[in-house]
Amino acid sequence: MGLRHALLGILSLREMSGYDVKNQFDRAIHFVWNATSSQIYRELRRMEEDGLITGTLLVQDTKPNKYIYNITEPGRVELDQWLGSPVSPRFKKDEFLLRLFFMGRADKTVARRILQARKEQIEDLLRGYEERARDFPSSLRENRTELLWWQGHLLDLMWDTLQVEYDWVRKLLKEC
Amino acid sequence: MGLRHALLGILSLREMSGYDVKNQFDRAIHFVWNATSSQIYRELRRMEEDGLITGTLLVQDTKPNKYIYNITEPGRVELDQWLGSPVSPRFKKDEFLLRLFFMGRADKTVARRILQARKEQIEDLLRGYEERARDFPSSLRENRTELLWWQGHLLDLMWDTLQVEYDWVRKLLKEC
DNA sequence: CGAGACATGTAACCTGTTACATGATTCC
DNA sequence: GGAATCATGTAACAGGTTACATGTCTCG
Repeated sequence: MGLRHALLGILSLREMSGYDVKNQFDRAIHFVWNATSSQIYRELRRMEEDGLITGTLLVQDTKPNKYIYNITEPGRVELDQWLGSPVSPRFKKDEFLLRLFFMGRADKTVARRILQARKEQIEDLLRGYEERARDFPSSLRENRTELLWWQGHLLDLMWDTLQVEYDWVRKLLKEC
Repeated sequence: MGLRHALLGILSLREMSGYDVKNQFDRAIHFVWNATSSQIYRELRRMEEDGLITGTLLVQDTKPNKYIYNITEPGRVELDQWLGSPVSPRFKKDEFLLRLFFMGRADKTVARRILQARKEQIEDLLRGYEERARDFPSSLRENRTELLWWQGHLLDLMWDTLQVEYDWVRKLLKEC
């Protein structure tokens, strides 16, 4: 249950509407998890049913009303339990690598086009990380320093991993 | 449509039953894609309906009968078209990193336990890659050399990526 | 005789994607 | 007036997981 726990994690920082949650995903968490609005609204309703969160309608006259969710005590318990539970090692699914697995069928111009596209994609992603690293401490101000510590290291790992793939793609582009 | 194209790729190597396909996934492709048996059988039936593959019953007296699938010409066309099509950049979902994102909530013993477990998991995975690299050329003998070339480089990338994560985990274990 | 590989599936459910619908307010 | 942002959703479908069911043959 990845999404549910991601939502608990976000709502443990502060109360939020479904819309706010979606923004948090897009801005801060997107490089480890994300979800569409419809999925988020659906899951929040289920979590309220299950008593992990409570919702209250906030009437606003200047903006549209929102439905604000708060994490409950059972929600916090569930979150902390999940944090300490073993990570089940699911296999990977990577569309790009799957293509390369069978790329021997295609001719070189096709292969080069795919690699080139991936190279540019990685450049975009690296730029995104740079940006994120720049305004990093200000972005989720509610975070306690321990959260920031972990998130900073996480960003380092993502960066290094992408760099490895970037070098690899460039090497292949030269070789083929 | 990741699974469908993975299946086409596998069946382009040689004809196979659903059971054989599952074994190919588990043995050779699992580090870029995988699926459960029920998913595979379901998708193969749909692909036959769509004319991408044809199935014939092979009656065996020594073993249970099997239903053998062959890729069709439209199937090959679909496969080659997919190989050259742009890869849509889906966001990542990584349960381990998601846990770390909120790990600041937990105390150090919990964090260390999670990191330690991941370290051991990576050691397992690295051993798996070593094994795979060892019997690599013999494992999918039907492969043409171009396929082997790509798959070898793929393995290199997976290896390097895991190594980066491994070093990172060990560094964190020292620091926290 | 029992364990394990061979071989194929069904049912129920959960997760994720896409397209669409609605309506307010704010800023140019 | 029109686009962008705020805010919430529904419907339909595709993809993925888990548990279970069924029956064979082979090997020790």
